[in-house]
Amino acid sequence: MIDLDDTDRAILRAMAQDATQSAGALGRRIGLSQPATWRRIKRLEDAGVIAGRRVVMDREALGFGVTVFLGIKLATKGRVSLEDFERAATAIPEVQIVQHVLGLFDYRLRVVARDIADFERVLRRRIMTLPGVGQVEANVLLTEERRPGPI
Amino acid sequence: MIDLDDTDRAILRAMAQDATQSAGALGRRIGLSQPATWRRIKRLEDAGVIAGRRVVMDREALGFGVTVFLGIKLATKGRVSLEDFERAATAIPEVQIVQHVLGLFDYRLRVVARDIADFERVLRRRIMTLPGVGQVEANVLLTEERRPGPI
DNA sequence: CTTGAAAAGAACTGCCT
DNA sequence: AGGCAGTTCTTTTCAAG
Repeated sequence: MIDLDDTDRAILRAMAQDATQSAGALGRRIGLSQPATWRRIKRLEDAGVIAGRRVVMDREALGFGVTVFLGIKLATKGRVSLEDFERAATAIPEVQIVQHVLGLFDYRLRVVARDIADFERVLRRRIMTLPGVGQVEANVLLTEERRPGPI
Repeated sequence: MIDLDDTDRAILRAMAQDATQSAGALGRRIGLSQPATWRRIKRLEDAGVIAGRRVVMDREALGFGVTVFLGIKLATKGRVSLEDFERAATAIPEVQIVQHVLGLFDYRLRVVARDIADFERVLRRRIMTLPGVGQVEANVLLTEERRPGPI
């Protein structure tokens, strides 16, 4: 774990809004020169604080209008069945995120589909046939708001 | 909605893995020249398929080792209370994502905290005092795997 | 679509305060 | 730590096949 000063935090906050910005543009916003800003970004990357950059794709524009969150409780859970379940779940193309969690459920999946009919197909053919699935609970996404979070 | 050919899909898949790659590098991977690749990326951006680029921050490296998903059922839900809830929830620094969903719960929140003690503070002081909260269910994140999803 | 090239900008380096 | 100046590389745009 690295310790950051306020300047590092300002850089991270600015990057959280738009990761397209150049070191020079970021520096101008926080009152720092281009090389100084660049060196700080590099340091944050080397320290692993900045783990990478990801494209944000609009699933609606791609024709996937339905996003569903599934809470899954396994019927059988040894070490092997957890690995089997994860391997099978990550192999489903419609599954975007597989989260191993502690609580009422064992796994949480983020699933996208073209429409509700398409989702039902995925649910019946792909999800319900996963190794070890027990109880399944679903929540359909209406709107989503992302925030930078604490830095 | 735009229709994509296999080349567009190949570009999106490559970018989903690593958004740092230049148009030239992407082109080499899929057998296309730098200008041709660049034009396609530009087209995908203009069409809104590529909605932006986001930095991936390692919350562990930042000292936030605990991520919890909360399912929240509202006690009172008129149009006003939904807006009140959303406004208040997005104002909490520890809340990364606010999802309005349909199903057993009304909202799902992704919350990060330094440790379990810190999470309890957020839960008691911030979450339980949100306007209209009824039932709250929690799942602690153990591991998370992201996949490109269908393109 | 391609190749080639030019102009602009961003990334990176070394040196100095 | 920060700034300045310079070099190198990539991006971006163009022309021509």
